Amino acid sequence: MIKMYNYTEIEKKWQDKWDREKTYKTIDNSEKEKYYYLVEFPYPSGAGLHVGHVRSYTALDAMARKKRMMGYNVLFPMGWDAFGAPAEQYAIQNHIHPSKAVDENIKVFKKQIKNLGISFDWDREINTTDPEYYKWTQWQFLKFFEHDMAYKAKKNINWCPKCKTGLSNEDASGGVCERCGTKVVQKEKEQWMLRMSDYSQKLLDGLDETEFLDRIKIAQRNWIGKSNGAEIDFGLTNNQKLKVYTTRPDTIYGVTFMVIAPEHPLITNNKDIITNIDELEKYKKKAQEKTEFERIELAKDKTGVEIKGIKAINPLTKKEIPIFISDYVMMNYGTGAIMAVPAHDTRDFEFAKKFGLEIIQVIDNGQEELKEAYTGDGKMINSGILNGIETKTEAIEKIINYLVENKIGSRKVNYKLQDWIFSRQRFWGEPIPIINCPKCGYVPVPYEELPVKLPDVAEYEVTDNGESPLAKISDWVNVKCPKCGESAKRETDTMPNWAGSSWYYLRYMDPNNKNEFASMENMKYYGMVDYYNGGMEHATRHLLYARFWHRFMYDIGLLPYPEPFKKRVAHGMILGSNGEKMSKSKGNVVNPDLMVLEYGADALRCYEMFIGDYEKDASWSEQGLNGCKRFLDRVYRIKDKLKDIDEYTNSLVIPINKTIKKVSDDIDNMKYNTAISSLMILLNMMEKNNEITKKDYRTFLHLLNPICPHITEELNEICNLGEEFSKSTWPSYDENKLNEKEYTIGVQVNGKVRASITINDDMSEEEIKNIALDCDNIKKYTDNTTILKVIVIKGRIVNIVIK
RNA sequence: GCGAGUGUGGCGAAAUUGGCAGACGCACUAGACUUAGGAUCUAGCGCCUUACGGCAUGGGGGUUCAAGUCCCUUCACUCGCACCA
Repeated sequence: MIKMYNYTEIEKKWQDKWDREKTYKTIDNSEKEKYYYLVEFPYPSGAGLHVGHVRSYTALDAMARKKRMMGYNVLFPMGWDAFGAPAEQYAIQNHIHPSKAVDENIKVFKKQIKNLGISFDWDREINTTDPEYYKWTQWQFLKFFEHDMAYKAKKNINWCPKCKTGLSNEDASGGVCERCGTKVVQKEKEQWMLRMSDYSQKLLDGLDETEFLDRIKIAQRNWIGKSNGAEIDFGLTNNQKLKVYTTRPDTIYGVTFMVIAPEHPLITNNKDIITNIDELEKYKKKAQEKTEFERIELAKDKTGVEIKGIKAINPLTKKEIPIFISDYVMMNYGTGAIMAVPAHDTRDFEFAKKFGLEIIQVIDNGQEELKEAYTGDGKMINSGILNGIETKTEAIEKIINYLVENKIGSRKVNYKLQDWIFSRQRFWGEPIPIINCPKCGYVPVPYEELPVKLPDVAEYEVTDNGESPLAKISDWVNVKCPKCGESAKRETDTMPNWAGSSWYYLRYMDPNNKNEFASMENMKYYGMVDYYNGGMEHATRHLLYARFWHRFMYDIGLLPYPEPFKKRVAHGMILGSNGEKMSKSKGNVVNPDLMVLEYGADALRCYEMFIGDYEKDASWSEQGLNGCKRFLDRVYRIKDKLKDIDEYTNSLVIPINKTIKKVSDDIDNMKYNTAISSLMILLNMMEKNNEITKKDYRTFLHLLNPICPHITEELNEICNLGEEFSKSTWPSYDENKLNEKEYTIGVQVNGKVRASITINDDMSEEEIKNIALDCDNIKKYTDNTTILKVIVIKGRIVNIVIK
């Protein structure tokens, strides 16, 4: 019978030991240098852990384990981001408090993660729905409020008719509700907002202080969407002004009409002189009802209505031009109004064609008539003071100076980033700690009264008028105003899901602090998160919110450094074996518990690290997992060849040194697949020998330990090889023992490999050349030809060029 | 449309950054051991060819003694953003 190792018993034994001895507990403010690994904390869903979680947790676990062995004080914590719609949905259906479902799910998740042997410091576990935690989320909200960074505004907001709640732009991207996929409509509502747009430039600049992956930085920059341009005042025939924003003030002589957003106040302000107000109102109403899908469809076909009774005046040409409303101009960007330059803007061109408007070319592209908008560079024509200028930047500079001098306009930077809609009309979120007093207005709940706890109620359904379920709980809602003592009402909106996750990495530094969200001392010691791993889906939203939150708190002196995360990496998804995203409906979900049961945690960890490029998606393959299991079986079996010698086997000195270097570098660079492959190669070599030494084996196991911690600790113990890996120092390699003295290289003739030769490290290029030319295989090709050149690259290749 | 990325055997992938393409693993084939294991061992395994050899990194071109890697061009797919003025 072939021996296989009893992974179930072994893994349990070590996990219990680590738990009992708190092997991975991080000591605050230790003498050692700190290193902070953070992996996004999960939403503890009822579905349990996903094999995708296993991938990222294992990856960071391997790095953390290695880093500890390298002498760092590693902070590697875990917690639960447990506010959210699913728990609430579950509560609505089953009439139990969401916290109950959350507690159950957390238990399952925690057990599952422990079964994987991830070296989290469980003494730092946090839960965003714990009042002791959200007390501080509320506390921080009050700081925003105190500094006028939180305000309530009547806003046209994204509204999900199914969830009956307001959504931030980020949550409603694509025009559908992030949670349920329902089409989002616009609704005017009073909402709490955070002034995130004030931080646009800081959030942009801060990226330079980070080492995020380029694609993540780019995603953030796009989202912030900075553009340089100018604001220009156009005169109106009623002597008022219309302010527009443009990035191309140089094309101002080509303006032949104006377009404003359907909601632009110009219309309501001039009701009496506009003659077609009904038509305009009708268009506005229709535009608001449009779904995102229709808007994209109709983008090809511009619509709009001309405003009758009022015209604009081009401040440079003094020409009167028509004003239109159209939904391709949006109220929430720039000034809600544009100057249309059909000759040089694609959208304006389409609009002009549709409505038969004049097109004046002001940038020469060598063509008589334009078939489409010309957006390239060229010499200015038909442009008064700009005529003859060759470059865009020069023209823009000149015109802006002119506008400023004549007080018609100004330089202006715009950002796409909007303020953060911070209200949700849901039960299962942090209550916004504000009291609405008829006399005093919005009054913050006094700090000492925090947390404002969620009440126990029976009904979690949103009310039909779109109020949070909290609004129905009168003894919770009705309070005395902390300021004047009169009757007042609590705010019933709750915070969005992103609130608790905007600062959780700080709480890990000091999770049990009763007096502060985290002490300054601890925050100074732990500093920035060194390595932050999470999904690409959070590259804009969560990351931007957390950075904003952090920078604000830094600005008001609550934090010791301005950026929260140094490095941000993103894992690829684990797809089903059919290459599609795992989902219940497709029946391709893999349950990690079953895999642990059948193959063991170490095999599962090993496989998920071996599966391919960490940042790329990968399809699940149980056969691949079995391959890793076989590898571990061989690792276990080879102990029978062990001899009590405390030196490396001679023939293995160089391979082992090389492997130490390879595995060390690869783990640091998240190249686990090649780390494992080099260990497999080393194992194959050890298997070919009749015996292996204790030192061979110990080093091999040590290198495998970060990825497969249980089996390696077990073998180390039963073979009596040395102290526990978790307490020992990471192996080092000898720089002089990385390369064989003798090795073979290829010999090419005209770039084609024709022979290989064994050469010695000490040989000169001349010697190598002679050996190469002396090969029988090579002579075959070189005889009766002229040798033009022989290229010798030491340690690589010889190439003989013949004619 | 704009931005980012990917393309290498039957499959997942390697390739010290311009130097022997396909390491390692999966699957497969043959054999050994055994008789029922989802086991283990040994050998083979890019394509064409009996062979010598030729052809191969999405396609086409280029630079170079030498290209998966650099340049130009083209195709395909994936992911972001999307009427942002």
